[in-house]
Amino acid sequence: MQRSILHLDLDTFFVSVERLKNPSLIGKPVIVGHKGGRGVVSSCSYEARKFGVHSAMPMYQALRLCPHAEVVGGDMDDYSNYSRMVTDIIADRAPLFEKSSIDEFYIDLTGMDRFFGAYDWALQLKRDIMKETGLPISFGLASNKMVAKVATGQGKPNGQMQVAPGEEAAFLAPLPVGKIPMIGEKMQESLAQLGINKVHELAEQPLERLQELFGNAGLFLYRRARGMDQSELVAHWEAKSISAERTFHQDTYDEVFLRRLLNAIVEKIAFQLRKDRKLASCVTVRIRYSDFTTVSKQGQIPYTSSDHRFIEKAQELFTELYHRGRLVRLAGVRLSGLVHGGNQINLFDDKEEDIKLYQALDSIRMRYGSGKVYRAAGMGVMSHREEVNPFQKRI
DNA sequence: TCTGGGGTCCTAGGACCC
DNA sequence: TCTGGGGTCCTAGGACCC
Repeated sequence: MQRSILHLDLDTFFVSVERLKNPSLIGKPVIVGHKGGRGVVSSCSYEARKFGVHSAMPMYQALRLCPHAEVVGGDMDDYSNYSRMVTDIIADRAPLFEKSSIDEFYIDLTGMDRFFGAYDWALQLKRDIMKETGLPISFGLASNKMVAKVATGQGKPNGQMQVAPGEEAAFLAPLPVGKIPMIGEKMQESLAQLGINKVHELAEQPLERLQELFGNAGLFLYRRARGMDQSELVAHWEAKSISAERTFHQDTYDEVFLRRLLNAIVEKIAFQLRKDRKLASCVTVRIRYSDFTTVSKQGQIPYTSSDHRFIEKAQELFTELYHRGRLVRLAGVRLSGLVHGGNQINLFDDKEEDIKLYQALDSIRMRYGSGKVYRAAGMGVMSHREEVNPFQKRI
């Protein structure tokens, strides 16, 4: 069966929202991200891209390229709200869609052509989204998700592109291999070593050679270069892990600070876990040293959502992981092995007073924000910026 | 003045079992 | 007397995405 897949992507989404809030930013080079220190660019306008700025670029570098750019800190709550507005419009019209990120959607329009015309339908949806939210959006229409997504990219900004069935390989052929989703920097480098830079050069490689060179990824490359992708839409997504991490403004040797920070991070993500009514059975602690080498250690515990069980494990893992005297630039924690647990705090040994304590603390967090309540072990670390010495600023 | 944060998925090696 | 061969699960690291 010939499928018809629509991909939509909000153009420079964060920048577009900032321009709705502050129209004086329209027409100017705009960068969303934190100025100074170790921040990177989260989103940038086309006016800034002209100077070579792109997302994930270190901020100092972006500002060297484009010193007159307007820098905005950004507000994820605003972005989530606008994302939801767009999602609601799509959900209203499409029976089957996938929200694949905060600013991207896939809609399955298979079977629509005969009655309506998928392209016209998509064009109308784009107009409606722009009219109702003020946000520019681009789309691609093709026989599968991958080609539709690449088509969206080629249609940007504020445009659209349709790839007719049978034309997939020809459409991709002249493009750089990096345009294909999941061919990132490393794979591009490996392919460039072989003299493969364009998709048609990749498509000329025999399957056997690609498999010899790249193992399982060889078949993936072979199929992608031909515009083949059978993947289905995923309408509902279930989180498999919850994590948080912090990069410090300055690297630190301070083990006491690091341990307190880990506790505060655990409290933050365990609260999220309980809000989702889930339990976790695996804790991972991550450290990045000043030379950027990154190490992690994970360990299993009985299913729980209680701070002190996670904290105990995280501290134990940190002890095994941390090399004294090495400068640390980042520390983080991840909870995984998630299952639904209702109101339980532990799967096996719930105590009435534990449940009551957590419910009381969590209700304060819900009302006043998650940064307001910390047990003594993490206090003063998350509520102030990382560069603040917790011993000077302790309440 | 080097390189964010929150995710997913894959791989290679070792443990363990039959 | 010189150690097979799966299968599965866990772990650590890394590529990739937005």
